[in-house]
Amino acid sequence: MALTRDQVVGSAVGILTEFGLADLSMRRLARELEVQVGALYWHVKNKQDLLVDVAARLLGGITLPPLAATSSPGGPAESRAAIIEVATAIRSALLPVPDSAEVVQLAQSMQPAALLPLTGLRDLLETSGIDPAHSAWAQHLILNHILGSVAAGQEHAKLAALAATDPSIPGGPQLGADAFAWGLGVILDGALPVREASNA
Amino acid sequence: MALTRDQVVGSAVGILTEFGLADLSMRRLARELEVQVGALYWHVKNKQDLLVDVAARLLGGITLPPLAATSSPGGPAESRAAIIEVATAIRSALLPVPDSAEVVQLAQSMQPAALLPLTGLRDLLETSGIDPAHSAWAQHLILNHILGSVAAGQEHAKLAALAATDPSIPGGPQLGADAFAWGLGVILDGALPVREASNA
DNA sequence: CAATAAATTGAACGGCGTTCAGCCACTCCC
DNA sequence: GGGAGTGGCTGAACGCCGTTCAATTTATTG
Repeated sequence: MALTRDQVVGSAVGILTEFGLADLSMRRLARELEVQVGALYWHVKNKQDLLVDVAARLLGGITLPPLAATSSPGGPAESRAAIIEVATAIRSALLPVPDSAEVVQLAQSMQPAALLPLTGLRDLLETSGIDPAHSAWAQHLILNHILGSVAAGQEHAKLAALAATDPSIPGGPQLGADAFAWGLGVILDGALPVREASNA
Repeated sequence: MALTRDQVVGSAVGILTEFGLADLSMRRLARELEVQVGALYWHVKNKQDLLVDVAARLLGGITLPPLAATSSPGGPAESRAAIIEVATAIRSALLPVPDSAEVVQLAQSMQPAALLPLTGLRDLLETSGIDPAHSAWAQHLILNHILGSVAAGQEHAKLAALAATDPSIPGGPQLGADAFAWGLGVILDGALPVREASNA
């Protein structure tokens, strides 16, 4: 049976998940698929092109909140909750895949439109009362926070794995879910319209 | 005359500045210094080790605000201004050097202590009234914003350079200094103690 | 079945980071 | 002066990498 692009992308995601980006080479990928290297280039323009698809698949399982219901379905509080939900879902999707932040960043810089959840995040921001001129800025701010947080968490995990065999290596404090939530809250507090006096 | 580590690092910074990270190979570096590749490994443990020094030199020219004067030299407003100053200085130092954000991120994850201005930023945060438990989180938040902003700006510049010769390529809006300042303000608004009613 | 198109092979090109035995130049001590 | 020791470098190799492409196989269609 002929190889498909989906199989190539799937295998790439598998290698990335199990061994990290350093081990995700075209040759290794070909070996995994029991195929010669050149065959991959029939399905994929080049490695970057492949990585864009990998990033898209990593984020593909994320379901965006409805958002429809005209333009403003609820108060600012609901917008805020929806944004937090999407951002947390993105983080959760990337956290178990080593070097996924790097891959997503590359994809985002090469083909921003290919990463649906990220444009969805921007739409959410735009319907949350933020100054439209700032929604793109806010999207980048949040995305940088997510990717930085994921990368830091994975770096910590890698060092901890090394420290398990080698009883030296300091290994600072974890930057976990609480740090992520705090940062996200800080951003939204500053970026969204003031949401006080909502209690009546 | 014998080669020095400083010369190696300096040449690496030069290649990075002029041609970007993709062209900064050990072989190219050796060519530039009129030396065989192996000679570099006498002065440098490996390439990552070299890049940590490159990052340190990129940030080396940044002068930190005094900060001394006991613990709190002024009101929160002054702390805020000092933080903005340092963050802006870091951004300005990195912006003209292609791929510098990547290099700094690598260095930060490998040897956080080697990047003085970044620890200085954290010190500034700690003396600005922020909850000490959050200062490290805030440092990361700001650093992610700086590096993400720098990377985005350079990506935009690269595309614009390509678009100059090729009259296609859309080339979205610039994410410039105003976006950076806005994001930084958002973070500080949310992270620092409330600073209202300071007008009397 | 023949012709056309899809898919893959096999091999090469030029590059990469890293290692290491051997060699040169220089200093220091007897 | 001569020998030992050493800091610094060369030359060459090892095993990877991404990418290209003519030739070839496999499948599809008329």
